[in-house]
Amino acid sequence: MVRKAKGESEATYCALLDAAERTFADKGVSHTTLNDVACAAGLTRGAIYWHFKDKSALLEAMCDRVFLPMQTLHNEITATAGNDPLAALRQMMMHMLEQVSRNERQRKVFDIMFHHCEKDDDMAFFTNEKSKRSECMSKIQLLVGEVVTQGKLPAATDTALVVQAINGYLIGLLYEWLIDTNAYDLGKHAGAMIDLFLAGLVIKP
Amino acid sequence: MVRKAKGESEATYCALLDAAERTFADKGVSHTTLNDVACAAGLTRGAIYWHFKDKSALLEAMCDRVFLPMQTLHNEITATAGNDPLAALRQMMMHMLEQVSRNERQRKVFDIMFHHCEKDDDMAFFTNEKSKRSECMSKIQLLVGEVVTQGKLPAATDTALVVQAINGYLIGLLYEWLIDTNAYDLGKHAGAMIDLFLAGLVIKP
DNA sequence: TTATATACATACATGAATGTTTGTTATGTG
DNA sequence: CACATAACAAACATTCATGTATGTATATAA
Repeated sequence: MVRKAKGESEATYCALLDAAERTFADKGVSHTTLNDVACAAGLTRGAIYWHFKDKSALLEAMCDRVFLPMQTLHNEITATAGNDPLAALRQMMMHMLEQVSRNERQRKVFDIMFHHCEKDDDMAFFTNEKSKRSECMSKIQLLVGEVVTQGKLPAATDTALVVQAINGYLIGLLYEWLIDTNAYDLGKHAGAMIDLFLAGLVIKP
Repeated sequence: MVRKAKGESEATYCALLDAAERTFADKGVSHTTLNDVACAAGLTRGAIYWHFKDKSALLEAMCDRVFLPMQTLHNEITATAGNDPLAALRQMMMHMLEQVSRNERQRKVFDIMFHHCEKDDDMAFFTNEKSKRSECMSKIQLLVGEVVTQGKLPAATDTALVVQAINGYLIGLLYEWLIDTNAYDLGKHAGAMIDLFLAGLVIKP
């Protein structure tokens, strides 16, 4: 029962990625055997080695499936920011929190990246992700700069630091929420968490 | 040349922890052999198995060496908050950022926890850490509650959410900064990053 | 001074994951 | 209707980390 029909192989490719998500999230990347993944997909290691070079390539493909679409959508938002950069900024932040909290696939992959993998040399594609990320952050910095221009932020604002703050806040919220998704309803309070940050925590005198 | 004098064994114990910090931070926890750690300390695996049950116990001891003192110091700060809970809150946040950015040991261990280990079943002590952390967060929530009482935060403030925000912000800043410690000078801008958050990002109308 | 436990080093056995090779089968193609 | 190849499965050999067992020297207690 091998040599499936035309589209069949693509289906098993996806099945392997699905199985990888489940197994990696459950046992951690380095503690999961390729046999574990294959069994979770109802296949054998032969199938994995046919579609992927090794475990690292499997992980990369699994990440690409959720990060690349997310990347393009972020680009669309920044491109269509128009005359309200602050709204675009808020929209981006909302999108991050809501996607991860509502979409199971995104949640699992983020959970794997945060808590169930190690960013080491054999994971070479992390360097690639790093450059993508810094590219994204410089786009956000442009947005923040426009907000300053509009006078909604002090003229002396260090936009680079603000970007680090925004990024850190989002990453930290997701990182912590994924440790215990029952701690609070992130999907419900995403807007509140963002406004808490954007509007400022302490009442100004 | 075995059976060192009285204090000698304690010295090798520390040397093993030091070696573990370096090796784990460099190669990742699961990709480092106990032999790697032993060699980095100029010893053999026999020394490790004498002092620790296994790799997990070694990691736990390594974490305890930096987390337990940090824990007690946080307790002291909250205990002596007095009549200015907001200042105590700020002090705690500053302490987190400054310690990790300036102290090499703290930085390495945080880096290991964030980027070079997997929180899985064999790391049983993470569950322990989790309870410690939630205990710490409820103390912070009390602080925030006092700030609300003083009228420095809106009476309708959801203190639980604010605590999640504070915690997420700190964790995210450290998580991201440790990816590239050259991105900006965290030790220098720690105060600015915290005030950015506490005082609010956007100018109120 | 001798005995014993300490603080390791060394040697060994085991299991397990990996990469590769070979085998199998159905599916399009000519 | 061969037949070459895609899409896997199954078997194999190798490496490698772990845990344990044993060896050993020395400090300390008696």
